[in-house]
Amino acid sequence: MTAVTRLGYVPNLAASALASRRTDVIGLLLPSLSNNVYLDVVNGAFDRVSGTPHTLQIGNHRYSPFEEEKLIRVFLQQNPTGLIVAGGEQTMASADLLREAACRVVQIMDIDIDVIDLAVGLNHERAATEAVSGLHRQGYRHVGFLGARMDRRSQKRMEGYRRAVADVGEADRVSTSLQPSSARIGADLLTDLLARHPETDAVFTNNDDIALGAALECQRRGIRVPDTFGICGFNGMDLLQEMNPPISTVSIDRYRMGWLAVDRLIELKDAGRVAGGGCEDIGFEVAWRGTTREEIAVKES
Amino acid sequence: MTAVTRLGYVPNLAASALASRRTDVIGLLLPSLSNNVYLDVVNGAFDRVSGTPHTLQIGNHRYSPFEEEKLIRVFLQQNPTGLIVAGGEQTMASADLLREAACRVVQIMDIDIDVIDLAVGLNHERAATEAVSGLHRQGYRHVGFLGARMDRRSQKRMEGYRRAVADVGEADRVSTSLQPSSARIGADLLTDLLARHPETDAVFTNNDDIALGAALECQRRGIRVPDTFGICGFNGMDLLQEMNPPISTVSIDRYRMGWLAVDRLIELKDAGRVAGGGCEDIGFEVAWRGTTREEIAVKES
DNA sequence: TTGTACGCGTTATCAG
DNA sequence: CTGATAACGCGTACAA
Repeated sequence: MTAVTRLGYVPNLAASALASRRTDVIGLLLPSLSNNVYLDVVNGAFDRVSGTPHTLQIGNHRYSPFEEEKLIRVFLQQNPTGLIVAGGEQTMASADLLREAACRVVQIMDIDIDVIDLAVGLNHERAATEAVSGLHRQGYRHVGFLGARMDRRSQKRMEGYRRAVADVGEADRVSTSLQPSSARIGADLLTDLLARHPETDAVFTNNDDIALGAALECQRRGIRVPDTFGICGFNGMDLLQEMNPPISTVSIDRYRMGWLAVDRLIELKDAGRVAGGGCEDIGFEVAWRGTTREEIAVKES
Repeated sequence: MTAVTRLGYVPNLAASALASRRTDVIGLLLPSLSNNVYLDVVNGAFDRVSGTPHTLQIGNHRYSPFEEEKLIRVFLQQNPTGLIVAGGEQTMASADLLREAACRVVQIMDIDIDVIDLAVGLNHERAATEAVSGLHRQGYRHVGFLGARMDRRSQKRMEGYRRAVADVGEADRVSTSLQPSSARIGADLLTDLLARHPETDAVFTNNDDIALGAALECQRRGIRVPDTFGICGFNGMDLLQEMNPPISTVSIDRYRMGWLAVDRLIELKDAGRVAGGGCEDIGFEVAWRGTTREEIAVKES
């Protein structure tokens, strides 16, 4: 060891990988990098990995199941220590690949899925139901849903919304778009919803960008928030707290999710899989703020 | 080749790396991942890399020169195809390492630096001067500067601001913080500046988050923007366009910067270095919007 | 416990 | 230009 430090010896990772047939790479496959939602996950993952011998390798499949499958193949070829993927797999082939994989697999974001090995996330449908029920309790009668992109998890949030409005015997009022979410789209969706359902007195959105856009549109139209109209977003972006008024949202600890995903992987890398081995619920917190009537925090995990 | 496809042969990267003493890895060393500024760079880089045999490996040194140097060492050990680093190197050792490196090196963000090999970015000082001069032309007399984090490039923007106010014989009014930038800090900085310099009638900020926070603080204080107070940010975050009113900013094509950095690397990977070989100026565009008096776009590249 | 030799799957070199 | 063969640097199994 003294010689090691004296000569400045550093092991050759390639040789090590060749001989041992494994690498210290941890793959992190994400549907998007434009979205700051995944940015927090990446940050948590990076922070957990730093100081360990492991390396994080990021893949971006842009919400394409086909691209995702291709990336899984590429990553698996490297014999990584583990793979972190977002949610329930889109193609059968992807699921098969991950099931047969020689490494640990962590599914993040969603836990209401077929867990392949490990999972870290939350139940999106329940979170949505909880938020919408909160709006009802605050006296909003005709709650609508605004959603962009409408990927799998967004659809679950919509289901949660649907269940909540059905519970109080209300009809659902929905405006969605397949475009990527943005404040601009949020404003457009609100405009569309109000045109079709003028009686709407609150919206739950699948996403904070959309909520932000809706709040700004209300500002332009002179709609009084929260008195005559309520808004609740989803994700807990920091910025929402700074707006006038601060925007209510379902807050998710995505940094911790990324951190935990890597942590589980490293801790259990040699442990061997067990069916339904680990499914970590990171929970959520509905942060009632200025765009809704009450300010009672509802915590659940 | 028919056999390759028939048997599903895939080359072993580790063996290839061991024998050839090189890898297809491109390292991307960034000061931060929390900041959406670098997210756009990452996106551009990923998009350029996808479809090539190359792999992107991200490093995050959190604005720490020491961490950066350590990361450069780690990345260089892998014999990467190239390294992309943000700006002028902080430590002498980092600069030496990169100068002696066996691979191509691209410095991004800033071009007003000692270029080691290749550079893709813009002149931050000039961009700031341009923006502040614009505020003067629009009739604002006492322009202040708001800045958070105050890393090297932020300081250059402040220099650009200082030069512009000096040009019109004005005193500089500055409020800065070393904390990471956020809308919250932006509001605090504006509060501080107005307390010390109540005559201030416009601000240029080192960052869009800060501009956003300043605009929201003006909203809360009932300060009339843009009539009695002007605001111009820096970076060109999409969100700024959606605010009421839309916030003026210096728009930077960071996606293209990331894309180009990887592109230069791939195109020139076998070309051998030439002194001052390539320095690509991606320019900037001052987007005058609703928080300033005129709406004349000033383009420069 | 310590030491040694072989194998990992390529690349690169050198005869032919 | 083709074809054989020696590195490449580390794991690992086996012998001492």
